[in-house]
Amino acid sequence: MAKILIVDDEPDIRTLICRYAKHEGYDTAEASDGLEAVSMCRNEDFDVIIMDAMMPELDGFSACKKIRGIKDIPVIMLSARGEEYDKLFGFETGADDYVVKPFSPRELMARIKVVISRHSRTASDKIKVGNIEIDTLGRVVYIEGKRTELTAKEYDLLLYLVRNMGIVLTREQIIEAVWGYEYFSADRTVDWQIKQLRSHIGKCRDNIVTVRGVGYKFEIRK
Amino acid sequence: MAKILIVDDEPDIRTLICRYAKHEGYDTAEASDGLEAVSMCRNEDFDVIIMDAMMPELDGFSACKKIRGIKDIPVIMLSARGEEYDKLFGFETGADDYVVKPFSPRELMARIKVVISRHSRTASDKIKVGNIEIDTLGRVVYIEGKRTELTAKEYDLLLYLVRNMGIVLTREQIIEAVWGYEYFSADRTVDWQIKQLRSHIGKCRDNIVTVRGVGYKFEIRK
DNA sequence: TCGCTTTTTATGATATTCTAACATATATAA
DNA sequence: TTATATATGTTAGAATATCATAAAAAGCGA
Repeated sequence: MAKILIVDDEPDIRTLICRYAKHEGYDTAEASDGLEAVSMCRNEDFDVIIMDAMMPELDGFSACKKIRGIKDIPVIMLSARGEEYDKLFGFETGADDYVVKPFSPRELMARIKVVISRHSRTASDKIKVGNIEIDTLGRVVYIEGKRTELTAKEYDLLLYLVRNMGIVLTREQIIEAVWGYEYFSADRTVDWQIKQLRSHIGKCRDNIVTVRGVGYKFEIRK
Repeated sequence: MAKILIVDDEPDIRTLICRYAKHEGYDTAEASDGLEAVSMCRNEDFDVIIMDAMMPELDGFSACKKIRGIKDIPVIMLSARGEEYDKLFGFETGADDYVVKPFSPRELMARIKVVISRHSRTASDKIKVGNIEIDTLGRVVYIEGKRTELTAKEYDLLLYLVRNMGIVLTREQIIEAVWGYEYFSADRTVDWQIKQLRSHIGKCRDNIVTVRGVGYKFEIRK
């Protein structure tokens, strides 16, 4: 079932929305300001975010932008009547819809439904880690925003590493997952592909870490 | 430029919207009730319809339904606050969006922009991508505006690729979708049809991308 | 049957992957 | 620290897989 993140500094509003959302069968999570929302998005996937425009710490617009940079989650803005419309629903901010306060919960619920269904139709599977972006449907890789051509094996290898980010993978595991056959121990094949892959992903080559005596892993260092 | 039909029984409102819409560069047409709107839609194409919910002769909801039966034109409903939300933006009526009266003209203009762009991406019987236009009802293809004759298989193949734009399709998937039977692996059939199709779509041949080791995909590069 | 589309088969061109040899880096123990 | 063993990186050419095209064979409707 779809999961909704509700971001508002007023606990009453959060509770109200939460109750309705749960009644509609959604999972809910709450955040009381933009910063918290952003950090939650890093760790968790939501199907839609309900975000108040005016909040302490980090306002809704800035939070929306930041989240857009991390993941492709649709955002519905809540705002007081009178806000500049362009800003609210503007294309720069990237909000998908907005609802004016005071709102009717039923209206909000209907908007949620629409936004989720719209998004699920158009979203292509994209993975974004660090400066790497992978469109798994189109098999296209962007390094620092620039489209990068990879061969089939390079792509498969990168995807496997990225999907197991932070986990050390032995050559055996890699061969089995990417090549689909058994590993002969004196084989330089994986090493060679790793080198090849590194040479094609520019600066991101450092994200592929050699773990001596074990294998390789994909890692984003902060 | 996009053409908008404004349907409201109050001339003042029509004039107001008209003025703003023209200022934004849209062509406008007016109707004072639902019946008139429906008959206008029979004779003319609009990119979006702004429709008041409450009107004499034929109310906005019914008019919306009728028009949906004739053509696929998106509708933005105007309504007094307090209307049942479900009815307004409900999935039965088929309205694409709604705006509550009294509305800010700027808000309405922004909604128009969004609805038009959304619709142009999803419109049904005519598909337009890059320099290719496919009329799925007449099975006619236009390349750079010029009618192009394709054989049945070529057409089916093109349509399948275009409908899955940006997605890499394996030969297996293509065979199953376009030919409708199981895939024999040593077959160059798909390759051959791709070549054939490419040879008939002129410049657009580049939009059909070979993904070595995987399959083919249709792609518009920017 | 004729003329067309579609499928199959064959072939050459090209891109990718593998192999093996060697170079370099890192760890360990003397 | 230095020598040694071991692991990893690099390179270039061979082997292989994949693709585009052509040509032949088969289907199919008029």
